[in-house]
Amino acid sequence: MGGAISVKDVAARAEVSVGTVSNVLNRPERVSPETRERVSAAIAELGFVRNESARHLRAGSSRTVGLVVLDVANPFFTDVARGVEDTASAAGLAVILCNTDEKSTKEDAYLELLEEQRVRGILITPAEAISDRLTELRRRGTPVVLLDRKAPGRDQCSVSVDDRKGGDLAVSHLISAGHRRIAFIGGPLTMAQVSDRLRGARTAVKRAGLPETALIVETTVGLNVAAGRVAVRQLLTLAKRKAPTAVFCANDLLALGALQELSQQGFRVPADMSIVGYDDIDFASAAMVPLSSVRQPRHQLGRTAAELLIEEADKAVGHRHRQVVFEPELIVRESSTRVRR
Amino acid sequence: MGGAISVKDVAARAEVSVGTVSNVLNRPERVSPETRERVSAAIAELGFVRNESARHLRAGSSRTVGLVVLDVANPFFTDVARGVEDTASAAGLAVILCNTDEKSTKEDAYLELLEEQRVRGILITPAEAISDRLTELRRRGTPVVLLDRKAPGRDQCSVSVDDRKGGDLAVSHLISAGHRRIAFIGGPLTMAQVSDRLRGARTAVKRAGLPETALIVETTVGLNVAAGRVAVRQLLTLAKRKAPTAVFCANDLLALGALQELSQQGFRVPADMSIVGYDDIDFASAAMVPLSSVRQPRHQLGRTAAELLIEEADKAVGHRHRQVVFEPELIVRESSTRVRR
DNA sequence: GAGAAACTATGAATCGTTTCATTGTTCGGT
DNA sequence: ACCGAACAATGAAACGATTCATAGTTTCTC
Repeated sequence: MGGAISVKDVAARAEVSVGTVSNVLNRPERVSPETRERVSAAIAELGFVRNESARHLRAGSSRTVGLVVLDVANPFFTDVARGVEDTASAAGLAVILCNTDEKSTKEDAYLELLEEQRVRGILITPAEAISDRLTELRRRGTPVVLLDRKAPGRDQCSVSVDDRKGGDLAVSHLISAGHRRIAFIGGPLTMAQVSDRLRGARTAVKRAGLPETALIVETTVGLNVAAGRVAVRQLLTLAKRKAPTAVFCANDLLALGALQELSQQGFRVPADMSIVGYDDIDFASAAMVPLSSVRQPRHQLGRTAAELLIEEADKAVGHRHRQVVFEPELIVRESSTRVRR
Repeated sequence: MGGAISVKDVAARAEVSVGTVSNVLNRPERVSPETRERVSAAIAELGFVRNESARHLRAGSSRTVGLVVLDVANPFFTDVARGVEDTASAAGLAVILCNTDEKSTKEDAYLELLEEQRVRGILITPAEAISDRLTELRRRGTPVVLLDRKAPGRDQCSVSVDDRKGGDLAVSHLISAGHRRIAFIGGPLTMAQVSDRLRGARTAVKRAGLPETALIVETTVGLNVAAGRVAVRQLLTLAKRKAPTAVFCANDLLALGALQELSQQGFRVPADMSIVGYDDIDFASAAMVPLSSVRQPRHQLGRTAAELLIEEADKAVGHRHRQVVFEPELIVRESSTRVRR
């Protein structure tokens, strides 16, 4: 990068001042057509490319936003990310996508990096609780919108889906299909999404007048396919009369893992075990047994979150924080259809 | 962002010069323990966070790399991205993930953005041909490593998988299972991955002594699930005696789409139609009918590419460009097992 | 106890761009 | 022919961190 071209070089070549070059770049109408032409030619000939760091340093605000998610390999998040990207790029903003693997240490490192970059704002699905770093960062002035997680108070924007309702929908459906022992697979419970879905499941059990023990909670250490397989292996160690006849998984990756493990061990779905997942990712309908799942408006989640962030970043004063909550929808497929047993 | 804290504020608070603050940050051993302590305290009290743009402007090189892929929603690329991220973050670099949707215009816009950011380097899976912008950008000094695409010459790093071999493996397998009319689904053919896989397929057909017409080429406009469904609908319009008995898809998303469409129209896989996909994404084995697929070392592809990029960026002189080519591996599952017909 | 060596801290210059007060020009109106 | 307005272009200051030559102290050695 020894000979990077700067405005100074362009100015020299076009025989104008650097201020004029900047004007051509930013307010071309203030420059006479003749000069503008000459400067443009110099830019093209030299292959000049603006240095965003310098612009940013002067301007004080950058053209990027940070998107911090739990797992980019989860299609739920890539769909959300596309929504974010659509909105952001329409506003001329770039997105830095960060992956925490549900680990606070990685989250922390990325938040530091994003703050050093002075990003315009951050969209984040926090791993576990909301960290001190996030609180501090917000206090210092970086706009933050919570994604797929409801803000605890009214002083912050968030975009989420009603997870309790979703859990309720899923388990009510299983109960009305005749199931009386239902497993909940998901974890860690420190994640609001997981605990809310579980809470919704409990509500459904209670409403149906079933004992609390009707819900068997199998906590996992992750929200991926591998964790789903492990969880099912655990459940299969239960005595027959205690074993569940259906499982509700906190997301579709877990559900796909559960499905794989069950098939491999010779169990039929839904005959021997019904499954309901969560997110309704595209692969859910294409699974070995098409998965019932609780659908979330993924793309819109991302779009709305980005819109809120941009609004907050643009008018620091006079911005009213909002907590948007979308409604989930149960999609019933073969994995949970009633079977004569 | 009115009251952002700068080194100046820290210096004032700790009653030292700005140079000393900088030394505490970058070469703490040169500062006496006492002063260091005082400065650190001031940093903590004021909540000072370095401004990366300013550092970068002075230093001349940034701490980010760009990763430009065709589709973040494709698990192949998210797995590659994780590989890239692992290596990059170990080297203290952040990754900006950009999504082109296979469109040159989006690719162009992102390349401009990345160059303005003065990224340390770029990893890219080009949409279609290698654009002028990419060539120029490289000429101006930004290191570029081609990802999942072999460099045309020896003057550039690339990491790819032998796609011709992969296509050959897939179709040879189908031929030896008795198929005599095989469809190839994929597109656009301007993409090297697609055309190479097709070329490999042709090689297999020729080697088996079959006529060229044994391969029915169905070009798609994308490499996603929807395109796979459309392609199958096209194929099903063929007269029975011309219709294929197997399809080889240029990636697994197409294959999943094909599988969905076939099932929906009442065809059985593999009895009525065999399928082989490409990439062996995790969902391939969990599909309605477990998919045969050509596996690529996705994670390693990303890791290796990032390593090459870092090497090239670190020693601009004395760097030897390398073209790494991995071997694909055929994984046979139910979707292409031989069936008595 | 003098001088050298080692250690600390300083502050001005620098990176590339934007901004804005200022200067220089042209032109229309009276 | 003069004035003021409108228009063009200028160049220095500013953004925040880093660097480096230099100045100021302390410590060590003979």
